[in-house]
Amino acid sequence: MAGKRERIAIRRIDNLAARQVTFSKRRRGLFKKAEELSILCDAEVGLVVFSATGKLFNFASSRT
Amino acid sequence: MAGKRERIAIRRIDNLAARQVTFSKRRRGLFKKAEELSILCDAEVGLVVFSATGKLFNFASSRT
DNA sequence: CGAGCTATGTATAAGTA
DNA sequence: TTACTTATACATAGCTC
Repeated sequence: MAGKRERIAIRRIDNLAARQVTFSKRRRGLFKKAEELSILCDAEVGLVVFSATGKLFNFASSRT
Repeated sequence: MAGKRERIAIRRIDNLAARQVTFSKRRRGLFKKAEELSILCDAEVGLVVFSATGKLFNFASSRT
């Protein structure tokens, strides 16, 4: 019923809806990886993302 | 000879050598994902990482 | 430290609802 | 859209050089 994943080319996704869905999914994945890297490797990580519509998302590791 | 991968917990890797190797591998993966997100979704992304030893790595999307 | 290798874990492209 | 499902692409832990 689902799951026919194909490889995709790394270039701007034309379809707006698809692009937004992909943005949400990959953004979460990216932030998760960023946090994992900081924890696993005791590194400091700062990440800032602006969506195409200007919405801000950010992460910063902190050892206070 | 190789490939007996186990799942790992997300907490600081104690062994220094292992931590550094993981840092190198995951850092590359993270930067790759960051670039892909910026391209695929037309987003602006800024990423800065300091290794535990203070080495800097950074990426910034640019539509200039 | 970096460069393969490979088994596995994980992320995610498409579909469905 | 927003969530959930699932097949599959991709990332990567553990080794070996």
